[in-house]
Amino acid sequence: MPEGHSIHRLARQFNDVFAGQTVEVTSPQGRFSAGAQLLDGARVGDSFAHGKHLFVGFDNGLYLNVHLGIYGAWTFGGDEQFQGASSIGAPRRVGERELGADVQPAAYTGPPAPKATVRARLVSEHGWADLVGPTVCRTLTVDEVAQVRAKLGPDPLNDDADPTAFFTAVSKTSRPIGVVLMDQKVISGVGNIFRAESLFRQKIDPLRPAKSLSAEEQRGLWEDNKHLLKIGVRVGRIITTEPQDRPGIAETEAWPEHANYVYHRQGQPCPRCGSTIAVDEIAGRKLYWCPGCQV
DNA sequence: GCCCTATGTTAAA
DNA sequence: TTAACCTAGGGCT
Repeated sequence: MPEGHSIHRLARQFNDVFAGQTVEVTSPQGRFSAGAQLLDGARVGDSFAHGKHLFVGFDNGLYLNVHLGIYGAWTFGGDEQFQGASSIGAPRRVGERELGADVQPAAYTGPPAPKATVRARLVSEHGWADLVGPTVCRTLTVDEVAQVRAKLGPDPLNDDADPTAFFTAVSKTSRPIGVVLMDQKVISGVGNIFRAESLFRQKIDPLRPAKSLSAEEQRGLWEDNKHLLKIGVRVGRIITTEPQDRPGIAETEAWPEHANYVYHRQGQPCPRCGSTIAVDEIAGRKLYWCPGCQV
């Protein structure tokens, strides 16, 4: 469920709390035991995200590569260094924030007993991280990391991303732009919410063939997804409404009914034109849009 | 308890 | 296009 912004926040969290630290790596659930053994006792290096893939470097040359899929989530705990994010990943409650406001216990005395579903656990001197429910959890060599990244489209959150690759891919296909935006080989990090919201904000019908988009529309989608993803990184939630569309409500305080224009708002009136927000299932995912604004 | 849902991806048919 | 995979919360009975 997390879209790209969550993974970039995770990379930052790993850099903040684990970089330079020697870690014990285990797999309480058992399904990552072999990989955990390869990383156990190594020192954590640089971590980064490419789209929805997280890469955590270790000083033995290996990387931990995690993709959360729909259900995956990381939970953190530890001493004062670990204050900040308590949980990043699949939201389990409406209005949940990635940034934990919870105050950690004053004295850190070690990690709690792991739940049986914990695929991977990292423990340093200062704290711990538990991973549950990932689609991907594996170790990769440097070359393998490059191979994985080569198959991914540019990530608007990465400074070295080349939007030209996105524009070219969009120009070449007659698949609906609403489907193409979800294709991680075309653009990385955009998920179901950013797709729906960016298409609404740019007033583009999701079913239009991608190749029918003008250069201006292509550019608009790239820039708006970058803009929205950056807000997501900053506040730890997906907020896509402009301030004037949620009067008096700060982006960090916006509840779901004020946070998005069309996502999960089917049957409600469009805040811009009053048309009824529509939903349909396309390529196995729910697609939300405003039939009045998006043409 | 049981059913539904979810910010995702891959493989098989 | 469908199924499979992975997990937990909420609403219901």
